[in-house]
Amino acid sequence: MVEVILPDGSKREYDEGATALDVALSISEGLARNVLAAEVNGEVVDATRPLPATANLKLLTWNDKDGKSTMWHSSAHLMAEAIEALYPGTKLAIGPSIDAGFYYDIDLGGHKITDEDLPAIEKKMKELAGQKNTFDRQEISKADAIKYFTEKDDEYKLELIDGLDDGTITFYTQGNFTDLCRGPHVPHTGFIKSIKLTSIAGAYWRGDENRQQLTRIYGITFPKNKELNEYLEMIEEAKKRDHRKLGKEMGLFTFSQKVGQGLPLWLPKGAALRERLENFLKVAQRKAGYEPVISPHIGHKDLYVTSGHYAKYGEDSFRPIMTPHEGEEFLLKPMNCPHHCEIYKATPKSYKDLPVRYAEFGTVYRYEQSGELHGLTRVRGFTQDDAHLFCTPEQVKEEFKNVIDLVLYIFKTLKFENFRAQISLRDPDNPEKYIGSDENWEKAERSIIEATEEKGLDSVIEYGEAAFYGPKLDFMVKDALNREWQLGTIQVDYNLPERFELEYVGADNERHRPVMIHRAPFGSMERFVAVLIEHCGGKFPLWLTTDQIAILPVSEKYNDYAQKVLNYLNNYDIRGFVDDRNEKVGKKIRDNEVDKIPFMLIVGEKEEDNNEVSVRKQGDGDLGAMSLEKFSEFIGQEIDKELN
RNA sequence: GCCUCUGUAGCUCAGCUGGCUUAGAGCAGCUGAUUUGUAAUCAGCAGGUCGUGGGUUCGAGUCCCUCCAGAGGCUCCA
Repeated sequence: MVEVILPDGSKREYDEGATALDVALSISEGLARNVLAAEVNGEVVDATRPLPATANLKLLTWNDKDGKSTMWHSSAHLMAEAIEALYPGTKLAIGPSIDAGFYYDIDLGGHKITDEDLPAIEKKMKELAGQKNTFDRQEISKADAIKYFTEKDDEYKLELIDGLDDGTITFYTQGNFTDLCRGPHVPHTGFIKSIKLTSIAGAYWRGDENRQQLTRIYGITFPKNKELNEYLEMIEEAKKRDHRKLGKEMGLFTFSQKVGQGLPLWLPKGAALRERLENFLKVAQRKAGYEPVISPHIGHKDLYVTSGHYAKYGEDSFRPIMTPHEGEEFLLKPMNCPHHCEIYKATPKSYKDLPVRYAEFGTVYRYEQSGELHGLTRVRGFTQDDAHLFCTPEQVKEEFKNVIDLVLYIFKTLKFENFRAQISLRDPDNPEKYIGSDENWEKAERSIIEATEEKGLDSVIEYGEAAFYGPKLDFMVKDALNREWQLGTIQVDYNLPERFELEYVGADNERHRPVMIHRAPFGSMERFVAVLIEHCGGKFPLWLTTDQIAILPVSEKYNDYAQKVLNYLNNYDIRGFVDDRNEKVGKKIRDNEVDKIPFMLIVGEKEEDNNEVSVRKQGDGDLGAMSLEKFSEFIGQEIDKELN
């Protein structure tokens, strides 16, 4: 007998050899049709596997994350089967499910494949799906597995098998296609109803750019066509929020081939927006005890030799700038911290001075591979909202916590609710990748973990993601297309104080080494603005947006009154302009609506006579007439709401 | 950097398999008319050596190659 315990705690008994699918069938036929996989005692397995004597069972459907990934993994196999049928001799590497869909990395030999070939593969997949072939699991010995793929002459699978232990290897077969696979899979290919192959890309075998480049085909599948259509619509919607598109439309920034790729040019409206963001942070930093400093855009090569960056990144940086006669080498600054270390050293420090907090919106230049550049999120010249805190080892945790507060304050004000905090620690298996003593690393890692815990911040720990000089805490936010970007970052550094021989005199009258904390709540202004644009779809908060109001005289007879209204509101720090174009009101409304102006104030005879404005709010339409006093009070309240 | 794709006026796009025109349209711009009441008033004008450089051809925006830039990935990210 098999005892099955369902998630609601109810118990059921089945005959020996019963499967999850049998359980589903005993509940309802409809459920059985939707079961993609099963979670048995915490492990995701095929719904067609016999259950153990006691099974805590959860039936997985499309509504479960693991159900979806099982479906997509099976889809990858289905695609592989189609490709093998269409392109005999294709070698297969790996084909996993991903966040949204799946891919398979393949080696087509000399054959080339393009977007135009995808419909044919889709068609073949649909044909094979229609055959409702079951996915059959087979345990196989390592020797037999090697034999099978040696005959197929597939060196990729052989390399994968090489890393597996005998006795743990399984094959899955559907139709005429067999693949090395851990599973699980959906019961049969007929579960895959709606198929879309989305793109082709190059991908290196095992992610190593020195190895074979494979062809990666991405796709996504759904149990119903309706869901595929919804997905495609969602992608279309997301594209409308893309900061590259909105940035161009709204006149925020641009790129020029002449200036150079990856070097953004901020247009007046974008610059105004950015300046407001910077001022917002400057105010918060002043309150938090930061002192502004300023450093130049280049620095002597020796500065970076001392910091260690030259040894690590020198080859992958912009080439040095030479003085014409002396041949001295200067580098475009790739980071601000070495300069700030020298600022620290400018005067002797006592423990009573610490912590010192140097802040600078510092523009840095990094050579990024051309294929990596992306709108404002990945550029070659960008401005960090940088600051470096120098403190005693005892102060690290407290300072770290204060920085977390600052980051959270910014995220809250800008309504970034869906962020992820990631603690990046050393890779314990590759200690040689890092500089600095074990003891310091341990101290730093402990401080970060404790500070994060004490702030009650929900975070994940990633090993091997630390910077080479210290562990860090990053705040990650997703863009419109669900790609994740790092915004805020806080990093502990025991290394630079050592290299720059930074000191302070302690209460014991001895010299001590301070600890340094690098931090940037926005990360970079460029990336932050990009993510902000996508986050709010170009409709910036009132306090931040460049033009809060547009005043629309109904005819040029009222231009003077409109100007009066603008002057009045300017006195209350309300920003905007008079739309005195020779156009009808309807046209002006439409244009300003398209430009995402939060408030339009329509003025004509009635308004002028009563010293009023007719208010139209973006998205909400006509709010009726208000006196000037009332409107300025109203908009002031709206702004206060946003900032508190 | 690598793989695949893309590149026509400021913007969005037409231009079929190379040949009738001096490469078209809408929006934006300029000029004029209109003096306008809650999402597009009308008319006219101007604007492009079709990303760049080569090649094939009697003839190329259209075919081929180089380079540049952009997109989606891979790798990387102090």
